[in-house]
Amino acid sequence: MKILPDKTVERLSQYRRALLICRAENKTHIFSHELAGLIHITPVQVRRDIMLIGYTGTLRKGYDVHELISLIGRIIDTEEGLRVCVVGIGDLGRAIIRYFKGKRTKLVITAAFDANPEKVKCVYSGVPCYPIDQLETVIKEQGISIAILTVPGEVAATVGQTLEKAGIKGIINYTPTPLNVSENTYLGGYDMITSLEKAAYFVKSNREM
Amino acid sequence: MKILPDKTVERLSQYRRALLICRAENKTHIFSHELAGLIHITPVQVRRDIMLIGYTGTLRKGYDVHELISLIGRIIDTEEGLRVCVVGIGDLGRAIIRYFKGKRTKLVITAAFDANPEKVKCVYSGVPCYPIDQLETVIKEQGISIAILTVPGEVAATVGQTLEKAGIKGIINYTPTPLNVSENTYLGGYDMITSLEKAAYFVKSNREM
DNA sequence: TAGATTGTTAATCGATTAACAATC
DNA sequence: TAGATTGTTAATCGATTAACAATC
Repeated sequence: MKILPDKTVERLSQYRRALLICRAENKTHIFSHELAGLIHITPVQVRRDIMLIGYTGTLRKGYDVHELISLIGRIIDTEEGLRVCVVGIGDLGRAIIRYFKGKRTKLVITAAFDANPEKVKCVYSGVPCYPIDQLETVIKEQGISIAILTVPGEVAATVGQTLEKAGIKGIINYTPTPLNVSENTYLGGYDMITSLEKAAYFVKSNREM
Repeated sequence: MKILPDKTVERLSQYRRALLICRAENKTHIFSHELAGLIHITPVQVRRDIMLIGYTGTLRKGYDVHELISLIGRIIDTEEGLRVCVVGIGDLGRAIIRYFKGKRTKLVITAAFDANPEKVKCVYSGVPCYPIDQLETVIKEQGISIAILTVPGEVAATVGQTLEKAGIKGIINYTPTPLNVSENTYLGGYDMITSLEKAAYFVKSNREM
């Protein structure tokens, strides 16, 4: 399939989450305006996204919840699943591991890394922690393709380089340091200070109006 | 000043961070291509953003680091500063409080909230934790205008409502639940599962190419 | 049938990039 | 001067929204 727009992919993830809840409530069909309402966007946008992934609903009943869930799965997930690691076990790293625990079967955190030898002995929510100098070995051995970066900002750039060298294909960067990755490595994530400063700007502007 | 584009505000925050580092290194002037290089965007984009905020550099020396820092400050920050609270003291909430500690003088976390009575007695990195049913009182007393939401997904919608009622003007939502807020409340934040699934999609598509 | 809904094209809006005059 | 740089307009690209035909 042709590559989907960035924003559409984001919404597909949100659609699926909403649809999974619908399914748990034994809802079999859903209209575009219902799905739109659940995530607070417009029905047209839902229909256009669904058009882009080549699915069609029915005029009377809308979209089949099961079918849509499994189609989105075929688009986002791989059959064998992808493995993920968390680099840097501070509060944030731990939060992510715990939050993710058992959430998605096709996207599993299998390893954590930290420089602190104390932490290396531990297992966090079922995920073993390795010393950071074994990054390359463990990533290759386990076939990990995505890394979540939560190390201190000062070492982020260096670790980013190592991750690419180890064969990582996507990095979610939660550090404040901008990473320099090659063309075909996906780069995501948001820095919290920027998020907050953006909020501050809009709160300020709104107040002045 | 006319309202700035969303993306420009985001970049201003990043420019400032980069410029603060430059200042610490006693750099007094910077060219657009240098600043661009630091955050991996194009020089044109830097110049256009700077044009939008009405600053002008000099042909020979580029932009004055001090001046640019202070101008960005006047745009993003308010003179008296804004107060921020964190709602939900799990690993993530604690990570945010600690990470933020002392980072910005005009944007300070002054209160935390949690439903768990155990946590309510505690102080996290200098931030006192209040019971969640005192949300409205404390927010009004302290004049808090921004909330960072890290509660469990199931209660996010309800807490979101309460926050608006308490007079919060901006919410950074780190829960997976889409919030329904009124027109003039700023809404930001990203869900980690969506971020990761987006990465998964692009890693997958890339691999197939 | 009338009303509600989907699917899709065209129009609009917003953000980035190309191009280039002006200047030191 | 020649080369490097800024500031800015116009063109392009990408995403959202409006409009509407088709259908049950």
